[in-house]
Amino acid sequence: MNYWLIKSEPDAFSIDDLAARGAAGEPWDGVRNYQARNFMWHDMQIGDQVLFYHSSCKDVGVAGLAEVLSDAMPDPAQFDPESRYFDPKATAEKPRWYLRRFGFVRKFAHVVPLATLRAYPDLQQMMLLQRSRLSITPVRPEEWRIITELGLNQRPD
DNA sequence: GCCAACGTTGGC
DNA sequence: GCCAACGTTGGC
Repeated sequence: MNYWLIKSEPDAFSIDDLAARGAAGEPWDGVRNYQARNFMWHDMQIGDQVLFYHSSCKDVGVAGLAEVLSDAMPDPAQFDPESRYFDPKATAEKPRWYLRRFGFVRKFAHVVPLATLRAYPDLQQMMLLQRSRLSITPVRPEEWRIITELGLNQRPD
């Protein structure tokens, strides 16, 4: 079992949107970075646990928890000329981009802010903090423990 | 909206 | 295969 962090702009797709998908989850299309793709394609496994991160928004940080629901499959958007994720170099025989389905687990009462992560000595090695533009990054067990503890122990308003 | 970081593209 | 130009991401 592995731990991961995935980023999403909540204006486009938030933790609430993921919750609304229910048990079917959401196909995570549009990943167009090779390193992120390789994590998702080769290294994830069904059942892996995921931190859901909100980027490019008012409350930047970890918004809740998700999980890997499916095996990897070719991202259909790469074949669709109408899609912003269309890739003319991808073919059905040799797809370039893959996706998996992610499912909702829970939402934190409050986002655990990026600034909080940055302030924790034990989180300094997080790949998120070192490779800030990568949309999918692995998370170490100790990092998972710290962040979920922060998220789950918050008081609701 | 600005701008730094950084991944990708393409000419040579 | 190098590297400059370019485009995108994402925090602030």
